[in-house]
This record gives sequence, structure tokens and C-alpha cells, in this order.
Amino acid sequence: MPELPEVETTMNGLKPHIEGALIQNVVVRCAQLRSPIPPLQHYLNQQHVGTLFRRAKYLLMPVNTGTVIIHLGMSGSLRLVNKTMPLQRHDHIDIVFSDEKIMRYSDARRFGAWLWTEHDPLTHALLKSLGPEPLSADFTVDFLMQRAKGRRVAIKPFIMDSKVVVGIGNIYAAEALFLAGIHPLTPAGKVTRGQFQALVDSIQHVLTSAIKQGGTTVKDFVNSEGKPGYFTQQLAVYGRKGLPCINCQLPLQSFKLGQRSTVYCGHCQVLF
DNA sequence: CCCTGAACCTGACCGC
DNA sequence: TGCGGTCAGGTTCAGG
Repeated sequence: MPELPEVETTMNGLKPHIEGALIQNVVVRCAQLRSPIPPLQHYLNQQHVGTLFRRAKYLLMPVNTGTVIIHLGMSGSLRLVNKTMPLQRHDHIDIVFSDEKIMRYSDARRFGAWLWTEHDPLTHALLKSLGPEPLSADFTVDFLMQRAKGRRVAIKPFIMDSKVVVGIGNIYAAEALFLAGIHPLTPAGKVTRGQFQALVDSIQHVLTSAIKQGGTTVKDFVNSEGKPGYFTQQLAVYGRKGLPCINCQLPLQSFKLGQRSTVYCGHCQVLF
């Protein structure tokens, strides 16, 4: 489900409520997500939550003795609820705080992950090889050009590759390429400096706009209060196959690229 | 190192 | 109403 803006939205919603809070109990109702769930009760009971942070689409929740690494996968959500909220079918994990508030993790498809580390989470196997944050100063045209040099892979899967740059999934990849006027099939190594500059700008613009709007809700994304995101209304291409391009009015086209549906404008995004 | 395709799992939706 | 097929926002891994 969530791409970077959705994880950021979730984290910002949780921060004021759980940072500093005392964990009173942990309930795990599911043995395994993407991988087995560690004995969280053992690690977290009676611990105070530290400062939440995000790396790529991972939400990191430190306590005194280590850090919980959370990934929402395709269908995961974290919501703050109280104990009267009835359990739904896919509510897999509850973190119960001493004020009786509950942070509840729900994930129908179970592609998400909850991991525990006692070391610097950024050195964890899943995080250590990640590319730069797209909204950081490390994400530059020079960096992209160097990584793309000689690569024949299409630009769309290239910018969705977390070893190149993190946080860009299928929705925002399509949006950014449209805004930059780049055809999704353009070989990464053939993208010009000017196009990369437009791409860096469009990626940062689309991500910051989405964060401001509270994320994008395509199917079922909800924030920590259970509310949807509002960036959906501003999507230019994603989910608009066959509808008129907002620039040229011609119908948007769609095809599969690396198992992902890819919507683009055949007139505004030309393959050279 | 590069690239492609399959895999993990459930639910919603569409057409018959 | 039921059934089969298709699609879905992510990531890892195997194999060529």
C-alpha cells in the first residue's frame, strides 16, 4: 500500500501520541508477516518509546534496549485506537500503552514486516544497502547520472529500485515521469542530464505535495486516525487509463512493465 | 554486476 | 448467488 508519503503521514500522526509513552502490553495474533514476528512482548514490555523516525518506507520505533523496524508492505496500516474498538479480521499486532491507548497494526495481505534489532537499525541487512532519501540533499542529478550510466533498464523500474533511491513506488513513479515528460520505457542510461534534472524536481514535488495532502488513498490507505489521504484527487496519470491527459486531452495509455501497470501519455511522454 | 520473473497472501471487482 | 479470472500501492530471491 504505502509509499514514502503514506509512511511519513502515518509516522507524523503517531508521534505526538506515542513518543515517551510507556508500553504496558503487546499482543501478537499472527505468527508471521513477510517473516516471523519476533517475541515483541519480551522486548517491549515496560519500555518507553523514543523518537520515531523513517528510513525509506521503514518506520523505526526505538526503545531503550533496541529498535522495532516496521514495514507496512502493500496493505498494512497503523492506527491509534482505544480498547473499545472491536477487533477486525486482520488486526495482527497491538501495542498497548499505559494510558490504555493502543497502536494497532492491520495487514490483510501480510506483506509487511515487524523486526527487532539491538543495533543501529540503519546497519540492519534490510536497510544498509538502501539508496538516498529522495527529499535529502544526497539525491542529486549527478548521483542519478552516475548510477544510470550504462544501464539499459527502463527508467521507471530504475527509480523504483530502492538501491537507487528509496520511497518511490508505482504511483509516484508514474506521476513523476509524467510531470518530467519522460517515457517510462526510456533506458536509464539514455536519460539526459536535463531530463534527470526534471525528474529530480518532479519526484520531490510529487512526494512533498502528497505528504502535505496526507498521502494517497487508492484502495484502503488510512492514516493513524483511520482517515484517508487526499492526494488521490491530484493524480495526473495513475489510475486514469483511457481518461484525457491533463495537458493534451488525448487518452492516457497503459501497459505492463515489470509486472506493474504503467499509465502514461503517449503524446507528452515520447520515447526517443 | 545486470536483468527478468516468480514468490509471499488476501480481498475487491468484473463478467458470465 | 456463485465461480473463475484479473488486479492491487512492496520487496526479496533465484537463476540466466
